[in-house]
Amino acid sequence: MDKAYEAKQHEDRIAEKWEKAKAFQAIRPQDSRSGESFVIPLPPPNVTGTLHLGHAAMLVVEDIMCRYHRMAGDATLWVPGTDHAAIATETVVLKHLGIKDRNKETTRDKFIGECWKWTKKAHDTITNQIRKMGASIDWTRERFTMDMGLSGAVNTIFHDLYEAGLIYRGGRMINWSVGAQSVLADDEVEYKEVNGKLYYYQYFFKDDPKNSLVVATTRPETLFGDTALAVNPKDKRYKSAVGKKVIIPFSNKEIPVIADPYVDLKFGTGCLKITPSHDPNDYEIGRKHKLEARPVIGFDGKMKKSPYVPKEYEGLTREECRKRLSDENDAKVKKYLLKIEPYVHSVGFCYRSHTAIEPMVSTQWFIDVNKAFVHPILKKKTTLKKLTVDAVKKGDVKIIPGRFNKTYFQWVDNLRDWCISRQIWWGHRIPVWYDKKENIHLPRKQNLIFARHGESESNAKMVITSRNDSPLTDLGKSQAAELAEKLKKEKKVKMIISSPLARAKSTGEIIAKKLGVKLVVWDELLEIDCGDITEKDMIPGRSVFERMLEKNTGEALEGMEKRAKTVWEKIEKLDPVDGDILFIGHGMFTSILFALRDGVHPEHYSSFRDDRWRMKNAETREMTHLIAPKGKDLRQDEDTLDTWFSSALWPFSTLGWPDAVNQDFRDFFPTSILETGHDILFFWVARMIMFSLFATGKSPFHTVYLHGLVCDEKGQKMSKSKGNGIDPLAMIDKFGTDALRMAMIVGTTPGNPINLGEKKVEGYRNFANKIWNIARYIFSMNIPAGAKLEPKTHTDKWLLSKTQHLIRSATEGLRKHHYGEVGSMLYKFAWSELADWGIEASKADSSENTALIFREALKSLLMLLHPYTPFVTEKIWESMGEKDLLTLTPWPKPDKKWESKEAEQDFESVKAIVMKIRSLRSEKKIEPSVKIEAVFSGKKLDVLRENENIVKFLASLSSVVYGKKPPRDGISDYVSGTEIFLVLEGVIDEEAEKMRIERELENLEKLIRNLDSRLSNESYVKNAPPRLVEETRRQLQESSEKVKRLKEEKKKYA
RNA sequence: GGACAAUUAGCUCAGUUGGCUAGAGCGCCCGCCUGACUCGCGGGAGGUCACUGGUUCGAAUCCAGUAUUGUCCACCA
Repeated sequence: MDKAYEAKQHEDRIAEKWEKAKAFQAIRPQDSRSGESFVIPLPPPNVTGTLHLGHAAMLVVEDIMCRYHRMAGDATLWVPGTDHAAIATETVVLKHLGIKDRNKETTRDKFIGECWKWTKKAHDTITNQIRKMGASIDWTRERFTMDMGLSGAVNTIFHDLYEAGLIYRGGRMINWSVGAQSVLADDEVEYKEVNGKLYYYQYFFKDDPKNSLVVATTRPETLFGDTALAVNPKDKRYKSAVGKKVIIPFSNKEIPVIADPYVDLKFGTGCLKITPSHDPNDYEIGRKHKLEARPVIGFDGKMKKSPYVPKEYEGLTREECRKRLSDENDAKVKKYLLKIEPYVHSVGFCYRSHTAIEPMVSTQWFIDVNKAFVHPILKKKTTLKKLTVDAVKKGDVKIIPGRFNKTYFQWVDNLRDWCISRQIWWGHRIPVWYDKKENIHLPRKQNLIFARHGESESNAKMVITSRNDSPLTDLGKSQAAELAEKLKKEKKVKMIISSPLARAKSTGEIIAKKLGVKLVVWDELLEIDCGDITEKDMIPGRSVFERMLEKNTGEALEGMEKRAKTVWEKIEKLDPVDGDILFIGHGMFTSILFALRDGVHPEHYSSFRDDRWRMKNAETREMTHLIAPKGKDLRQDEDTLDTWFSSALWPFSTLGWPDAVNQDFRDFFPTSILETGHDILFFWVARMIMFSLFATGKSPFHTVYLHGLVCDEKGQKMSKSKGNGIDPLAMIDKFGTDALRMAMIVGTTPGNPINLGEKKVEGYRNFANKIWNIARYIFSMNIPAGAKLEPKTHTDKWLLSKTQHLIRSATEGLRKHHYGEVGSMLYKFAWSELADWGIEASKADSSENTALIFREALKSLLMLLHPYTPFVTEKIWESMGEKDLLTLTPWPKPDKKWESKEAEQDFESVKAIVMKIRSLRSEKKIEPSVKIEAVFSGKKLDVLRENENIVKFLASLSSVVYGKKPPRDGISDYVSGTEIFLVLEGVIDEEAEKMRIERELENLEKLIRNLDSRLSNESYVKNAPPRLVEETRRQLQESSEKVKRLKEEKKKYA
């Protein structure tokens, strides 16, 4: 082992070792030691992003959770994936392509193609960076929000919500982002304080052109869209004006003056202009008074061509128009504009494009959160809002830290209908079609039954011959007949589609005949051409599939994927059938069809083949599939869905929903913990809870753990766009992943900001090195043959006992999610206890078992520390000669047998004495190399002295030798009931000594006063825990003793 | 305007249901190559736990209020 631990030399190799061992591939709960599952859905990073500290914080906490649970014996699954990040990606790709106006410069299909290209490239960057963090993720289950399975899930829940009457299309006031060219949800609008102006305009009366009403506005450009002026009905100033007509400045259109209690008498002039088309509040007032909405600003942010906008302003941007209408050199302006005041107000901005939001009236799709419906699974009347609130209220979902409950409730209570349509191209296109009369057509749910052919001759021989066709055996034929019988009874098969190969086709024919249904052959359904494989070709530990791929001389993986896609596309185009469609195919290729639908990346097909999708001869599996409506004049809605719509399905869509027979969904849903930053509690967490309860009737997870935001040195949110972040990869490069991980978790508490400086990371790099050197030293200790795990010396006993305590409290801490605390507990144990005292003591105080005991302590430490610093611990474990991976080693359990309070106290006493001597030596400036004589007396020490080792240990650590004769000259002190006398002939500075004693006395007297007042208080003695009172008495006695002796000592120098 | 947090050593922060003389890391001072570790070892200095009241035998911790900082939500032209 090298002298120093160099993270870079080991991390990649260790990661590879884990991957090769499939260490993080989830096992089934029934195969786990605890029988329980532990599941975390990874909050999917945006595909186009790169790793920042926010990701790092998330990955560290989640990895600690997962590694702990995996070692504790739970079937642990960490489901990874990425998010298509609709607006963000579209913006980036448009910029990359240099496109200003996508409608003119490209086509939808072409652009989406570019997005896919970009996405695929960016995907590798972010996922590799996640790997760098040491995240123990099950990559075989990786998903993407736009993959086939998740897109299917999106369409399904849209369909179901629509059927339940919870999705509607309607014209409403929405937030329009001119920059992103799309509508935004309320949450996607960020409000910022802006130094604006308040403009005062005169609206002259139609019948009394000399008089006017004065209105204050921040947005003069909207005045063309005014359809009324409003005053408060209680406002005496304007009583006579109500009902009269006024003229809009610049446009000469007349509008009425109305009265509405919404108007604030005290603000501005007390007179408000109403623009229902461009202000949410005005929109509401407009609806109330049945006022017309006159849009005057277009989706491009420019003044519209409209009968209400005078020609000279048409085509100006909002800002230009405002300038023109307030240009005080303009004669026209002078007529209307009275004054301009500076005014600070908040303006909504797009959270992606950072342009000012334009409120607009537009037709969009919404989710109705308040509408009562009968829940199809829960069979009770409820609303989406109620479901979302109750999950937390009833405790089905626990939020950590708890204070976020309040925030959550407040948000849900104020929740308005969620606008889910977006006018961008990259995303899930709204699964709705319109005919010429604007009637809405939804996809229909088609039940598909997939069956594998009956037993073939090659099946019977246990060989795989995909090249040569192999007919059905007699058994195969009867299997087919049986299946036909079963289908006739239970299903309504109206169409059979079969592979062209004989074994499948014959199976299909038998069934078709029985059911009297037409049989269609699809060439694409044939089996993989992989040559011939017999048992001889098999390699232990490899699945048939893997072996096939290795031996394969025919169709490549990509080919299979492409063919499977074609099959699904063909299914999409099937004409409506009033019943079920039966597919007869082959074991291998059918699983690929399923895998593709489940969104599994082809390279991982083999990992699942034997487990998740395997089919026996004549076995069937059903699923419903959404098929787009057919018709010449049908056209699909142009809009796409809000990114958060698909994110809201994440915990269950990634596990196979809506396919309820999916093994992963059955084994791993609901998930356990959702860990994320508290900034997306609303965006994401609440919506997941809402959708999960709607779709599955269950909460998606039982615990929400919110980490704090990672902030920069100014306390500002770190973000890519601000470019103010520390690059986690640079930290990893410099100090190692383990160091970064420790730095991001120790000293943090959930929900509170995580501050990170380079110095902190460096500190934990040093820690990794310390662990390394502790191991190096312990490895160098000789374990004699016949050594037993039986503590003999004080140090043996102390260490073994301490270790049990550590195991106990670390485990408890992890169970309570006290990750930061456990981290520092382990740090302190390793450095301050094991290294500084344990190892040092062992150098003098050892038995034939000491080395073994230290090795055991190290092992426990490595196990406990592994979730925090996986790399260095795994590396040391390996160097220790352990065969199994540390990451798969069972979590340690404390053994009561080794716990000894006495041993710990004895050791602590010696520690105190040693520290006192060191302190005295340092004060007296005695060179560390000089051994001085020390004389000890006291009860405690007499006990310890019975063991000769302890004497050696004490002497060694404080660098003294035992003096036996009464000393002539020296200093003395008292600690742990022991008098220490250091022989210092000829070097005593009496004055200094006197001062030292006086200082000591002062401290002691302060303490005694404190203790005394406590004990003389009757209620303290009565109310405080007895243990505490006893301890106080003991301390008081000891301190008084000390004082007595120090006073005597002082007399010497008086 | 409302909600939530934070305020502890020069800096960055811990401190679990109130209970030993309030802790850590970094920095600072003094001294050391003591059988693994200078990414190290030993010894120190440094704090009226933001402020004001209250509850309690006892408060950094609980309650009320004040101040400063930060975050979120709502938003009046």
